[in-house]
Amino acid sequence: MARPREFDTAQALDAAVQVFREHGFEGTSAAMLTKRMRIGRQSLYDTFGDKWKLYLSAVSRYSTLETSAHISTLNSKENAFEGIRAVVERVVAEARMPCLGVNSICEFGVRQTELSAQHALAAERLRVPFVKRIREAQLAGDLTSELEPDAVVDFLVTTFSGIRIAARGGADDGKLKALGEIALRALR
Amino acid sequence: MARPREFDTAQALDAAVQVFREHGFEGTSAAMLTKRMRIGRQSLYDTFGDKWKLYLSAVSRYSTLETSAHISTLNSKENAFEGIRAVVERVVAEARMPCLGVNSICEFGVRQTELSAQHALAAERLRVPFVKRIREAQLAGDLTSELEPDAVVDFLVTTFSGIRIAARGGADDGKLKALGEIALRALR
DNA sequence: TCCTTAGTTGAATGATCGTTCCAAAACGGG
DNA sequence: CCCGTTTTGGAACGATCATTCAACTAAGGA
Repeated sequence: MARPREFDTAQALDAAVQVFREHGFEGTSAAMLTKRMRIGRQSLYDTFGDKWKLYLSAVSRYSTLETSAHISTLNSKENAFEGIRAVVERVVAEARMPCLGVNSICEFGVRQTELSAQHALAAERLRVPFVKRIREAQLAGDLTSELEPDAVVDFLVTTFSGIRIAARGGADDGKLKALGEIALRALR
Repeated sequence: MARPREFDTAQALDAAVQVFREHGFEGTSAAMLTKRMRIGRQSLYDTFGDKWKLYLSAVSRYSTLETSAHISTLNSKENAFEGIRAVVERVVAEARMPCLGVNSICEFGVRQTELSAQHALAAERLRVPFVKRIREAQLAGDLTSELEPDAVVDFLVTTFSGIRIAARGGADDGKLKALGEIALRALR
């Protein structure tokens, strides 16, 4: 068996994620993709099917990684509230890079079933550990007990979207930090 | 002077706004526009220049109308806090229709100067009356005085974006209402 | 009725798009 | 060195894109 240089599929997919984050699906051409992925045009089609399938793969990869990052940040602190704060701070810190989740929702709404399914999946995966830590923080008295944990998750996720839009619109870091703080304040 | 049926420019522009709200700039074709605007292709180019200029006109018109609607809702109540709540409720009620402001920011970020300029303009036009009413509500004790009015405006606008994204992603009305309430609660 | 003006529409332009076919190139194991 | 596998890139296809030209229709005022 002969094996010339095989390219790293995951690495190529990561590059595709970057392009889609920046330019969306419609704004991205096959040429832009092959250039950034550093693979030939034919390899792209052989490996990922077509542009739409590649987009779905990119969204899937992105939301898997992003969700995992959220969860591990959430659990990175002993104290539950501090874990939640750390997630907020992470979102603020990374807000300058466009979010593929927000972008894909903006671009397609609920028109593409496969896309919506992925969003729902990621949301659910996020919800479970978040609810857990929110309850914890409520018991510790760091979060108000007036709010349902589920509602708190929804509010946090919504705030994340808002912060990301603000960042994409050019808001400076100070403003983004302030937004995160007010959001946390809302839950006390 | 002879005058055959002239079409209503503002009405046509409103139709264009609708299409762009739903499909974005890249996702909208000239054919989609002429169909919904109910005008001939050539009339489109004669009247609005080209697709990009039409898009800018649409964004401009949308943000002017939307800003005005926000302001008049804000001032529709005697009580300042009730005015602010009314704005939140209006955003929630209309969130099912995509927001052209959010969409254009998502699609272009800060790459298009003319677009960013329009966003900045609308934001400033909104800020002034909002700050006024926020101060009023703070003096009345309905809003916390711990927060800078400017920060409160930023937070509200950010929350609006978040709610609109949530709605575009398929969140039901109950969830959207809850999000609005938590946001208001944050400011007490 | 005829002219002027406004709007429409078919045809064409040139660009770019996604995608496929295919031949050549690159490369590692025998 | 050659074989087999993987990747590449030119060429081409058909579709669609934004946009323009020019001939057409429609309608109100003279």
